[in-house]
Amino acid sequence: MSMIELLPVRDLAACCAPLTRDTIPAEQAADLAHRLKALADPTRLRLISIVAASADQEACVCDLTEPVGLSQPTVSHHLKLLVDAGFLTRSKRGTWSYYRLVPGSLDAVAGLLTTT
Amino acid sequence: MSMIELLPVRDLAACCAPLTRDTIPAEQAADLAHRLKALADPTRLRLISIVAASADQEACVCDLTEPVGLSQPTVSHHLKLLVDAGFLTRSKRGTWSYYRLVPGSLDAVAGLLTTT
DNA sequence: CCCCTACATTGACATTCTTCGATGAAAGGC
DNA sequence: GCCTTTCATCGAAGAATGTCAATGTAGGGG
Repeated sequence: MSMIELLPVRDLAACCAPLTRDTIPAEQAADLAHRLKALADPTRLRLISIVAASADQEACVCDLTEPVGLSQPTVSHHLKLLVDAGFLTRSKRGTWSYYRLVPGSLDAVAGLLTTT
Repeated sequence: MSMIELLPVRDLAACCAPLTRDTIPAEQAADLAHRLKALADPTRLRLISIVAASADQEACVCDLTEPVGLSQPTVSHHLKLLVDAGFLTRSKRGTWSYYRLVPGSLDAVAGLLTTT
């Protein structure tokens, strides 16, 4: 009976006040930290960047391994983390898996960090 | 001859194009990942939040240990990480160390993540 | 001069993360 | 039906991280 534990539904639009406006509750800090942790890796930042800058705004794994210079399992692992954190989506067509940036997902994080 | 290796001087105002505009260079990805890693912890997010929301925009270690519920060495450790990453400054007055948010440091990161 | 307070540093431990090779799974061509 | 391609998952090794107790340091107060 092992099922994936889904996170509670939350607003994509950053839900709350910016980090510096008021003391952030522990639960909200954990949620933001989880998303930031998914971004806090040079390889994953480059993967997001390559996917977003691709011609059709999407890329398959085979397009990504060579630019980042890592093995295919490692790239798949990073992509899974980004999907789980809500930054990428995966759509399988044939034998290929195409990854695409979730619109607004990065802006939601940015909005929480902005102080002005 | 052990000196602290300073990072090369860079614009506080986020230096470059947003992450999704063009493929980010490896070196820039490493730099952004380093700053994001400093933020990607619930305790450190709360420390920043508490410091920024404090009356005088500053707080000493003794003000911070109780709210986050961790030991004093652990809090000092997190604060050091945030100072090294450029998000906080430390100023010692008497026996107290006062931490203060670096203006614009969070916005610089937010600017790199914003897609619009 | 001694002690207390506030904080940093050290050393240690458990946990998590990054990476790879090896293997499994699914789709398509022969 | 078999083989190839594409990708995900597994298992393991090494590095990095978060945490604390213990110790070091520096500034005041008696």
